Amino acid sequence: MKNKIKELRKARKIRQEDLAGQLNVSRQTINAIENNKYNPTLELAMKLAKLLESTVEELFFLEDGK
Amino acid sequence: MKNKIKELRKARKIRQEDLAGQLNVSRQTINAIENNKYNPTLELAMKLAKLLESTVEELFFLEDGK
DNA sequence: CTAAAATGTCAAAATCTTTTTACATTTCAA
DNA sequence: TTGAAATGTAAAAAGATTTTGACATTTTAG
Repeated sequence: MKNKIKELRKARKIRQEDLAGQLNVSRQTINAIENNKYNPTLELAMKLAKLLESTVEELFFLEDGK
Repeated sequence: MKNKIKELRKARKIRQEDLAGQLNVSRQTINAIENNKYNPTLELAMKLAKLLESTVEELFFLEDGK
């Protein structure tokens, strides 16, 4: 499971801390997700996609045939 | 957070047990998600969408402005 | 209607995500 | 190059999801 969060976040010049703030989660959560430490919950993923004006399918993708 | 899993699953005449089997999760997990007991992990949500030939955004939706 | 199949539900345990606090490393502007 | 800001990381605790096993209720086929 990988994602393009860092990419889209930087394109918009937002800090991890600000993203976290807008989503009411901790900065560490954003950081961990960006660095593929674990699978976020669906709600957080959807809010992230919405904030970054993207879709879940575009922002996150399963590797190979999973 | 609501979803259309039961709807799409029935349209395909699949049982909860079979959906669970194909996703390697328990039947109770499928049942609980169908009945909005909690937010699934993103990976499970994406696999569900894929299996039901849908997208996460189409299968799941946040209420109001969340 | 009746039996079997499918679904709903519960509770305890296991597993995983998220928070918090704290510090190390990297990046970037001055 | 130096210092400040941003990011990376770690570990313990809290909170949420998932599993397991068991049983109740609903649905469906015969």
